Amino acid sequence: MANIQDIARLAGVSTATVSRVLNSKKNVNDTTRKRVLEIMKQLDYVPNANAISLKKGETHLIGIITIAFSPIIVNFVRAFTMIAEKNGFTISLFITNGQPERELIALEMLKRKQLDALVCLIRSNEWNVIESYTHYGPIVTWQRLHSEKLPSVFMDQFQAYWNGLEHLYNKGYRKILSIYPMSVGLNTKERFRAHTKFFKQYGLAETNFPHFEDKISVHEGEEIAEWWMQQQDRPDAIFCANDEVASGITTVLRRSGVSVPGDLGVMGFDNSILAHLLDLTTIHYPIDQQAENAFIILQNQLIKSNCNLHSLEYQLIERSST
Amino acid sequence: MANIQDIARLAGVSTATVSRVLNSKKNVNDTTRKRVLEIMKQLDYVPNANAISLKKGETHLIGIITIAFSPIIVNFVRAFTMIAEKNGFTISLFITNGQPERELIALEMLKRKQLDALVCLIRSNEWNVIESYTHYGPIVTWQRLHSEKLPSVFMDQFQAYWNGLEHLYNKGYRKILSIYPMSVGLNTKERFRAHTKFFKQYGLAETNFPHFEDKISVHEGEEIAEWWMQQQDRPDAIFCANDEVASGITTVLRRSGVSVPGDLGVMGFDNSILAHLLDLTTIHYPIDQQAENAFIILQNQLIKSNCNLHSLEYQLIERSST
DNA sequence: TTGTATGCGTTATCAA
DNA sequence: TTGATAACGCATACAA
Repeated sequence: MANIQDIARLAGVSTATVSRVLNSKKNVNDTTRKRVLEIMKQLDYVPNANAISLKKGETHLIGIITIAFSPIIVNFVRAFTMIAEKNGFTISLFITNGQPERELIALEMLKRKQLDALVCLIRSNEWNVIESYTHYGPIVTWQRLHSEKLPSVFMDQFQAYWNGLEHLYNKGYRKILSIYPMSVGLNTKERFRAHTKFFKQYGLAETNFPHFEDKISVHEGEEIAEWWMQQQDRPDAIFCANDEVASGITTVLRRSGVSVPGDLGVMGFDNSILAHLLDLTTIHYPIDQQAENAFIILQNQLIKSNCNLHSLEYQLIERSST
Repeated sequence: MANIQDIARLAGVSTATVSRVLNSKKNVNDTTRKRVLEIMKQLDYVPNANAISLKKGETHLIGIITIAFSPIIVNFVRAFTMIAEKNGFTISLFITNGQPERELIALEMLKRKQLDALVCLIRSNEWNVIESYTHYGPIVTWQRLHSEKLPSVFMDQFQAYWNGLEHLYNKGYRKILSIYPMSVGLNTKERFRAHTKFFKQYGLAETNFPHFEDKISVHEGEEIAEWWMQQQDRPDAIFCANDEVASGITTVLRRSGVSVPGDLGVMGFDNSILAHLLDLTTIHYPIDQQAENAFIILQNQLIKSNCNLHSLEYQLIERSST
């Protein structure tokens, strides 16, 4: 495989000149440039990316860390990949499955300069661990966090959740059950806070239902539907952790002849393709723009630019499940 | 940022020794090793991955090319990422959106040695273009292809499609409409061949329905449902390109009071989460094992090993849509 | 067990 | 407009 020296030798110039041609600098004679390019073509010359990375200290590679692949995550990854590619970056994917050591692989790659930056969608290590790696390169998160070092494209879910509850209330539901996502997440905390405050403010009776947490899959939704059918004292509405759970609940119940929204109101979160398919009321948020913001933040740090971020807003999508 | 020379100087040894410690070679004195490690810790030494890649000519990075993110692709990516990580590789994702130039980014990275290998799930360039890059590193494909240079984990869909048609036939359906995926793909060719041969062999009357091709999304399924409802002379069963299309059709029809499978039999393909949710009859194939095979093939070429592949089999999953 | 020296393929500084 | 040469950070063949 030919390198820059081979080219230089055959073209009768120095490696410096070849390098100039390679990087399309203007200070090189036109005929020289042509000769060099000619030789390059003859030898099927290919620049070695690793040598360039070593020299320049950048790889144009950004890592994305996630715990798993839900539809909403897929959307984020898609949007982020698009804008990253448009700006000359490629992305590398790390699915941690919740194992801290897998996340450390990504963090270490940042440290070792194999990655220019990192997006942490759903973390597996403690925040302070992740934060300590910002020393080696910019990291942006999707989860909520107040940190100088770790910027976030998080959207506070309190108000959105409150609006969802209000919607259910206005539809006449009074025995509302909330299903929460990951217990470690701050989203869960905010939703719980909204739920509690809402119940107090609207004078709703406290329910005796179990506390559902860490429920995020279709399958878990299906189990909750089974649970619901076995109860005497049932919720009349369920505000789900996400659309997957809502989908699981809705399909099992409808299949059993239970009317959604008649017997039970079901509300999702995320506005994924599942909510569209099953016609579920849900909460939409601009994931594409969050992804773009994530990239812009990293880009700003990487090249010390200062582009503006998109502003973000929730939106309640009313469909037939409530 | 400290490098190997700083360590060497402070530890009073040569860079060679430091390198030996770094790579845990045994031929180094225990006390020397300890001293070196101590210094490393003091300076928070981090090996530079790019230097290593340059020196060794490998990055332990494998690219995955896809045109988009369907559930089945997500499954492949997930499975592949898992086994790759287990073997010390990380993966980099390229979503081409069907644009050949985006695919070329990945191929060029292979050429430039930033990628050790490539998995091409759904191509955007002509096969001969992709094939020409096998010169620079191993590439494995998911789509069907007979090539010495481009191994494939493809499963011939003729028999599977035939079985699906037989299932519909046995259920009493006679006016079967086939919806095909990408027109450029060989899967479409094989399915079409199965469909044609099946109709002839079972003496089924040729239908006058339009030819549906390139239909792969939920939304396109929804449109087909609208089309179906407007027809006088209708198919009594639809064999869909994938579960997304089947989902779109089924939900729109059921919402309009059409009975699936009573008025129309619907059959999916892929056995994705959507088929599970909507209880669709579909064709299952072992995507996880295909992913593992893809990795094993690459690994075999990369380190000249010779691991055996999983054997692969289709399976018809009967559910309530037929 | 350790050290010396060289190469991996570029970029960039400086001088010419 | 060009060239010589020193980095970039590490691995390794060879000598000691």
